[in-house]
Amino acid sequence: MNSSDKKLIPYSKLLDDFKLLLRRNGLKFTVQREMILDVLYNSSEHLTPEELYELVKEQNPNLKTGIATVYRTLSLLEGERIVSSLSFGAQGKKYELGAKEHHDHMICTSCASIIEFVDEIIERRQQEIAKQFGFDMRDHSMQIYGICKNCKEKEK
Amino acid sequence: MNSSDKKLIPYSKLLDDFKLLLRRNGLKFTVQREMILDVLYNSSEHLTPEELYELVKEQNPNLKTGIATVYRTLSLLEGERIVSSLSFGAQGKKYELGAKEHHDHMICTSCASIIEFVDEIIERRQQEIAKQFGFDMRDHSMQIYGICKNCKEKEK
DNA sequence: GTCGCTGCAAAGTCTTTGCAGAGAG
DNA sequence: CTCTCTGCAAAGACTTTGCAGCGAC
Repeated sequence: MNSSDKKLIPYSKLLDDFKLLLRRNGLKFTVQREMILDVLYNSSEHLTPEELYELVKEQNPNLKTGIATVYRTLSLLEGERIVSSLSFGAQGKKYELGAKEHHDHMICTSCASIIEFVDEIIERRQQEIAKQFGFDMRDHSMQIYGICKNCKEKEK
Repeated sequence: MNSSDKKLIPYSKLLDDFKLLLRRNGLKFTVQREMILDVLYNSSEHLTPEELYELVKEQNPNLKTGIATVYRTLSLLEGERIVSSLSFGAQGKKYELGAKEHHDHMICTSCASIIEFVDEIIERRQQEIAKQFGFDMRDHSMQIYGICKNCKEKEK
């Protein structure tokens, strides 16, 4: 599993942050919410709500879980910037924990696979452009859309 | 309308290419297909299928047009690389002609103003990165979020 | 004339919502 | 106890598909 090489914070810290956030907003800490956070933390992939739902059920077969709760929790987490979402090709979104190192995305519009990358030249250039416009850059996102190697080969 | 300053090829050329392509594939050139291409050509925006459908109806109220045809035509055009699609936030896709100049966005989170820009260094670098991964880049989008010059000055 | 195209409506997907009971605080 | 959450099923939003008639070639 190569999921651990992207972790910036330990799970316990993430969990504490989440609990604090819930308390501050008069929301409740439930098993379902913990499971969803857990699965997100332990996955190196970008997950669709459906995939996340399956993983949660798999990891805890005793707990009844509805997909509606997954959607509701993702919505909550995204609003709090704990996860971020990407839209890809056909339909739907994929989610990932925001607590990872910054990276950009290359998205295959054919198979919806996602390649993460960071490029220093681009990162630096963005800063320069922002500066040029007197713009105070706080964040950015970049997606490259196209056809990945695998799909290109399949097409032939 | 500032849509015209982005055109890379004249409409007549685009239309001829489209007709040729149809003929080559044993497909037919219909009024609906022409209308859709026309609206796409004359819009500087990324359009949702729904928006495109509305514009087509508006521009040609006499012609009966179904949204299914819009979807089918977009699918065809995308398959032939004449239009490209982008998935945005919420849901659904937006389409635009591939024959336009590309630009990125700098978005002020304070006043929501948008600055468009193109940077050759970044554009080139993206191509290189895609190539590195054996990825066939079709499109990309980049957003820089932050505080624009005006808002920064106001804050003081 | 043939065979692809179109509009319509029905059927699919994916996501959200209403509700009554369960459970966290 | 109170008030939020949850699962379920129903409702929505967005796309695709089947079909019979229409129209490009």
